[in-house]
Amino acid sequence: MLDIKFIRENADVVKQALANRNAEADIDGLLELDHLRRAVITEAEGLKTERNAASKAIGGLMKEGKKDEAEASKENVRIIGDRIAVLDEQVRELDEKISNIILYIPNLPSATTPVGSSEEDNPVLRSFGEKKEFSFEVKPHWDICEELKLVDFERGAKITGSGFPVYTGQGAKLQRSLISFMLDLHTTEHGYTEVEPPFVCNADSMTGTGQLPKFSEDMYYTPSDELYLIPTAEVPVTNLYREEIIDVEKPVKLTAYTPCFRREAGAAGRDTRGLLRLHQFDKVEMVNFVTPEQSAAQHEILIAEAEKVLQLLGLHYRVIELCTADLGFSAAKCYDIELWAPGVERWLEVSSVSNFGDYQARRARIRCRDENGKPQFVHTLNGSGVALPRLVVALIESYQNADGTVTLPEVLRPYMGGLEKLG
RNA sequence: GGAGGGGUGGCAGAGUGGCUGAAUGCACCGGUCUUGAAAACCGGAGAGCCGCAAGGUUCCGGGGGUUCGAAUCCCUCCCCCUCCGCCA
Repeated sequence: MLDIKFIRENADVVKQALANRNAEADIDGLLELDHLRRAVITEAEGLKTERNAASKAIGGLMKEGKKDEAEASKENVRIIGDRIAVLDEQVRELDEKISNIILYIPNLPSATTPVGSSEEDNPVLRSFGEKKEFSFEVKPHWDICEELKLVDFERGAKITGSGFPVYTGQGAKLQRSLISFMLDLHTTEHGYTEVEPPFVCNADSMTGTGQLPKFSEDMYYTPSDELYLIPTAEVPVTNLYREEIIDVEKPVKLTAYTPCFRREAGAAGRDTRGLLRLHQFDKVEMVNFVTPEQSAAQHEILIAEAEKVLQLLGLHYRVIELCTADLGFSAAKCYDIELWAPGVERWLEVSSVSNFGDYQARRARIRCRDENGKPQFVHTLNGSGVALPRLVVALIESYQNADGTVTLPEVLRPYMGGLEKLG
């Protein structure tokens, strides 16, 4: 959430930033409500000052036994109280109206985010490795999955629905191995603490990280308990410290494996084949809490940590930066990592590494102490480290052999019981 | 799910209608003392909102109510603990 004070003082900056994002928001209406709210609060607080003084005086009169005077004053205070009740109700209504606007306003792009009008304008920053040459006709992953019985799409669709694959045999073990490999890397090499959070969250948590109120249609929801299935570990892990003041003198770095659940409401019919777009998938996530001063530098560290996973797996990838038009709702700055998948001949997004500035911290009220001991909002960052299905796609398509087997990268073999090839 | 107990500042823990934003202890910060440190002593120190400021206002799990006035009384929800039941 944006700081209302900042909006008040920099309305034109905010409007321009939102325009760069192709986002709509009624800033003038918001400021009008804000102005009214402050006026009503000022009046209400003035009356409260009066009431508090009068009530205190009544206490004194009662003690002195001046009953009549006390009774007269009571009547007076009651009238003030009625007026206060009306004003307080107005404030409550204004707060709600303001929330209904401000919670729908996305974060402002950082000053270094390139301005663009579509994903076409996302610059490629760098790449690692190169496209492999194959001496045979490469297969898309769905054929490999079927031939090696790594994934059972049909039965997943039967027991749940499309987009819920069943991993089987070596496919299931590969999932588990990749998760362990990535968690081990982040905890032993990158200084992360592993956490295993709940996979469902309440509305306050979803609001804290920015999924609610705007994106409720994208999530699975259990009405009887009013809980949402998490679309990413970012939600429970970031909300660990909701409404807390924490010590971030050193960056707080948490990593978690969780399944992720997404309804993909706006993407029905796209990428229906294979593992490219699923309703449930596994992901290892990294979440950082830092001071405002640290955040830009920490963003670079975080992207490097995510890249390390792919470097160790020997996969060809590129890093792009999202331009203003393609930036996620809560992000101020974001890098995406895309893996080359030779079977489907596409770049696949496997990681999104974002700096949220204080946007999430303000929504979730996560704070730290500044050098003077005063509370200030932390900065939050997170990055996939990385998402599994598309990683599996790129992995098995890249390492497929002419005989139908798939060679496993060295780093995974210990996790696969020494296995060198799938198949 | 049933019965009982409880949720107060970073922590522990007083407080049952007004002088309590909150005693006391611990932890924390500053100072005195000391060669330095410890101890002792003195002092400081919660958060949000409104306000240029002075200052005001709100907050004792959340919400609602009673009252001139609520941490304190009433209702309701949530959470934690103990016991019983069920159970991975």
